[in-house]
Amino acid sequence: MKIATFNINGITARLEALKVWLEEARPDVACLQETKKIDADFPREVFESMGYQVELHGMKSFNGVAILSKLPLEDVTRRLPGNDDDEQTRWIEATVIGKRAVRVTSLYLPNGNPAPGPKYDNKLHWMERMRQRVAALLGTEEPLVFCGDYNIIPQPEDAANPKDWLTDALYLPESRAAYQRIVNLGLTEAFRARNQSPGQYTFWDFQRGAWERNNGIRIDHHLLSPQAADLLVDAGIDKAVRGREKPSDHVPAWIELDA
DNA sequence: ATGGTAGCGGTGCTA
Repeated sequence: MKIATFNINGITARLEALKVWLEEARPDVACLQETKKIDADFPREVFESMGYQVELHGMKSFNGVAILSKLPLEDVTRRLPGNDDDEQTRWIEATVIGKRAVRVTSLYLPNGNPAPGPKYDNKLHWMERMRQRVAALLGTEEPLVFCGDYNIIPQPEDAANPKDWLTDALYLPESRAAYQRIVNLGLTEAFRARNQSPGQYTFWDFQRGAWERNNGIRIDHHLLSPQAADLLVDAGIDKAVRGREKPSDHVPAWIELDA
């Protein structure tokens, strides 16, 4: 079971590039972020005609997450618990029925800039809500995959120029500590578990020629429960997607599970 | 020190 995560930065602007990548990468499950569409306006037929079941949690203009799956999806859950006033569409879970059943979450963690400030406070609060949701799901002892745009640079080796990020919400010590608290529940970060070399990124800013200068950061991750980590056979990043026509600022990251 | 780009939507916000 190949499970990819891809922040597409707008389904309308990325429709062609997304179709091309899906046809060549052929993930069984594609978790999308920043779809920027209400569910009624999402072009679900495009993906259904490619053999994908489409589950959505979107809103107008901002945020928006989705799970596309060639395998059956069951028990879809939208919204991250813990704050009924939070209207932002950043979390969707579904159980993928493969050789094994795998609970997959597509998540879009708040950016949090500028820090300090209310947006940063919201990021840290959201991360504590996520920690509690992950803890509850770990009680099921099922294979769990939490993938998406974490807006977290976990370590210095995950940025080309870590000094540029010292005061940024993606890299501040409080942000990385909150991320580590989630990992410390017993999760495995799939890409780093299988690939120790630095300099591998999933995001290059549209500004300042970041792509041309390879000034990237690695902020799109798959966190695996112990039962999912036992099934991990491979992980990778589709870097070449960033160099194509009308790219997103993120590229797909993927894992292969024996499931 | 500053401003640079992209998406959405039709202006300024978000990133």
